[in-house]
Amino acid sequence: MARRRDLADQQRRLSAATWSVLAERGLPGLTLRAVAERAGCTTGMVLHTFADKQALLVHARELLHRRTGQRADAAQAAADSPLEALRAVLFQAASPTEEEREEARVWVGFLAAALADPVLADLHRDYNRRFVTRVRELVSAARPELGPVETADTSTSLVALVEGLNTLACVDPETYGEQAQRSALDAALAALDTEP
Amino acid sequence: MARRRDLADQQRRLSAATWSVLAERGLPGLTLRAVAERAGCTTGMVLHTFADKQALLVHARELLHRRTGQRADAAQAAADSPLEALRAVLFQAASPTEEEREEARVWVGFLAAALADPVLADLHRDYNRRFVTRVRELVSAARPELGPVETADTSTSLVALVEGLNTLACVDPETYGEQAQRSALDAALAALDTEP
DNA sequence: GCGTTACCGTAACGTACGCTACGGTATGAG
DNA sequence: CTCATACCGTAGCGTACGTTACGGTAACGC
Repeated sequence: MARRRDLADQQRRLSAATWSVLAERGLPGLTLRAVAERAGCTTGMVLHTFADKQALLVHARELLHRRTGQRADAAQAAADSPLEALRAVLFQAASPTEEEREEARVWVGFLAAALADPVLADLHRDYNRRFVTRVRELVSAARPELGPVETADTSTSLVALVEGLNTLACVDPETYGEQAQRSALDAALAALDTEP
Repeated sequence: MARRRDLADQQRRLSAATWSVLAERGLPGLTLRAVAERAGCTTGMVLHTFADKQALLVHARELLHRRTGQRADAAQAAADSPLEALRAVLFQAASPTEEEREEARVWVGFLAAALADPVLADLHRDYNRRFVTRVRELVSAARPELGPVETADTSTSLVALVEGLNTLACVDPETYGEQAQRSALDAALAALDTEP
């Protein structure tokens, strides 16, 4: 035998580098050379860790999904009531701070890549539906008196609102800053009380 | 003198080709050769009409803006009441049908390109703010009793919802079909009545 | 009808990409 | 200590990109 490597750690570091490059230079700037430079290695090492560029992309996409999922879990667990849990999950999914706005830019990059790549498109759709399901359960817990159709409609609406806030915060963080995002979400959640 | 060309027509045709390629092959597939092939000419002609690729992109971006603006004008003019005008403008800005979903994919492509291109980012932000202004005026006309802050907040929220519906319809038109979009917008507009 | 000239297609340039083949190197086993 | 081998850096392959230079071609003034 000879020297052994920590494959999982390499994958994590390379995915993080992918993410970083994607946030900084956008989708056109995402090259294997740029990722390697950011990770402090060479393209040879990158392609020994991942079979090809798409495998790297897919892994980075899954990393992003796990990251957002864990943050959502934490926000959900820290809340006192179902309604507050819903509010917390939605708010952290939007992009209030610069750190999350970076994530949002990465998200947009993957979204654009998914338009031309069926594999990434499947992942994106899958993750989105999982988020809708999570929100639906939170809505159901917060407002159990709602019927199933109303619950589903409310959930897709809330997810769409969060998605839009993310997207808009990417290009116009001045108009769509933390304050604007909070009041948008608060208004949507307030409507949950008065609507029926 | 020698043969004269219709510069404006060429620009229009090339922009349409740009748009078409962008919708079909996504941002990575948007090459000068692909645009030229779609437009039925050569790259030489493309670069005689536009100085470089970015000029072509900028012109196509402006074309898209004019297109959506005109459609919004038409929807607004055809409505009977201010509230219906607001509803019509928002609904057509979302992506109910396949034709508009193609536009939404182009939109996402430009959005991703804007993350790496300051010129396109400026355009995108500018156009977005113009749309927010349009919606704000419609909200003000539909609900004149609202204060300026509430009007502004409502407008940014509605725009974010539309933007989110567009984005999500790109990758998951099954979940975010015409029906889901309509009920999401109707719910948001119904909240306009009951909220204050 | 003829020359001039604006126009556009052709071809190729340099560059950067994804990817691969190979050789050097460090590290664990004996 | 030594050898074998898993690992990764180096170099370069083929390809496709944006861009440019130039020559052929078609149309307008006279």
